[in-house]
Amino acid sequence: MGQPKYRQIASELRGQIVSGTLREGDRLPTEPQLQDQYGVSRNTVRDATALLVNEGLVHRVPGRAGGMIVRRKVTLTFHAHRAEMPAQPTAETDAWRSEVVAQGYEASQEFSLMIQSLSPELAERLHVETDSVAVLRRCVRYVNGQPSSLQDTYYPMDLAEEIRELLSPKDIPQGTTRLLAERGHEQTAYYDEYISRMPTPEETNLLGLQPGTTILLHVRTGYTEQRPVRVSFNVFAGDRNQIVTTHGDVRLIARFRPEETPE
Amino acid sequence: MGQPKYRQIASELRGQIVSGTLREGDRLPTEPQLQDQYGVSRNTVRDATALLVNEGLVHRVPGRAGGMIVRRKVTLTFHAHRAEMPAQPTAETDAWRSEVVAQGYEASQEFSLMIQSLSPELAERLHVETDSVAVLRRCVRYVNGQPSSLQDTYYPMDLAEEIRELLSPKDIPQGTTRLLAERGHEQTAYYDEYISRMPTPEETNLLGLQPGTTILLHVRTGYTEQRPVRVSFNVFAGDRNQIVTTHGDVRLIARFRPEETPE
DNA sequence: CAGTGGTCTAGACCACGCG
DNA sequence: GCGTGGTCTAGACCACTGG
Repeated sequence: MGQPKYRQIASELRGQIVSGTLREGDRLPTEPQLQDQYGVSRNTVRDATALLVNEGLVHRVPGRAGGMIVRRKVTLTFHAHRAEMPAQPTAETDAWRSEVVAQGYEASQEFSLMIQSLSPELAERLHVETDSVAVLRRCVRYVNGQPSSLQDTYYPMDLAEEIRELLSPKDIPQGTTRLLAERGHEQTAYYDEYISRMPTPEETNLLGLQPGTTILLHVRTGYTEQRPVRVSFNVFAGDRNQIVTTHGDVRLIARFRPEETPE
Repeated sequence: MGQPKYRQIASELRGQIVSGTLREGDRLPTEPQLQDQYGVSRNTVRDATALLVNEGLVHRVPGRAGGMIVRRKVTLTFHAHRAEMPAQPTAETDAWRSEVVAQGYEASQEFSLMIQSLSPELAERLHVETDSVAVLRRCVRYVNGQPSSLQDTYYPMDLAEEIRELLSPKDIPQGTTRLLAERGHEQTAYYDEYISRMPTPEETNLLGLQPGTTILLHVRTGYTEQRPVRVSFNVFAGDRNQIVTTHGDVRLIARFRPEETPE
């Protein structure tokens, strides 16, 4: 017996999913059915299906009409190069909303504002002293009423005192990037990091994540000619988002990817 | 009891890890110790620790000297903007190697070559007919002897017949991007996608992934003035890699991030 | 009510690898 | 050898929810 039973069972079910025998939204056999089918105990069945759950292939739904369901993958594309590029005056949040709408979904978002003292790591990113204070603007973004991603942006306190709008717990119509530019803090360089990891319990709650869902984290540090002025943490639920950027001649790409109209 | 036992136990242990009471490389209590400590059965202990394993916080080591160990996070930074940008003549693989060495690790890679008929999805990306054939060049990249990431690049067959070096199962010294440019196929636009997901079983084997490890996928489609000429799938083990890009004035960033010396 | 998955117990035997 | 985690069994009771 090279493979343990629960892995063999998982492999068979996984095969049925990736080959298309079981499609998105389909129900797997119930746990008692799998026990009979493979002649194993319930715990072994659960070990097998736990693998699929953690791989993000399946989710479990309790209740009479529940079962184990093949997960749907609806992917929302987020264009990091469209939102808030120096040359583009589009408001960041409107950019997100219009992207979602263009892809045929309904968009909404919730703002909140916190004042926090900075961790050493964040202080270094913003090039300010450790334990100094910053404004945290959080935006939770919903697609079709479901939380899909969130954005946490930190601004140094002295900047927020100069630009008081940053202290308002509301959406800033023209977008913060544009607002800063209008007040003489134009961001002329970005440092972008892309990270993949499992969610923290807080993220699991905020984004309503199923087990087996990853996080796609995009950290953008924005610099003016003088200094870093903000750090944004874009936290995407990995099962429903991807990030796209382009380099070079966009019209070339649009010729072969019609959906990428640069407008 | 709002929370089930196994979640409470997991929360306590997680708290000790994130707060620093348990540090990277430390051993958790053994399973029998946790049974005594919390007065629960072994399966409950295993349910609790399975959460931590799936969150990527801990890995299990069998054997007498084993145990449950807090995972180390050594992050290798991969600069997607340095390797193979149109303006930069650096060879792509050398770029990767020098990045790894600059971060104090040992680098090696293994090439292999396959001829494959394209899936509909890939054919669309390369703008060729479905079921047409392509060259797949795979490069598995090792850091300190451990597999860390892999790159699968697909070239349309007609291009490979024009540029025969693409059919050699070896590293191309100057880098394929530069080679193509020298033969009149300079890539002038890139379409970059960033995706986070759980690994496939194949990726788990190829990269030697622990449970709870995510995949950071970077898909780059390269275009010449005429057409798309290649698609690269950069598959990174999420626990040991991040991708960095910059926009705008790089010297600004270097002023505040000394480690980001432009080349 | 009936059937789904969620949690939990108390056992058992095995594979591995350091001492 | 012996203590680690890996796998597996056979039960039990619970929470939820559609019919």
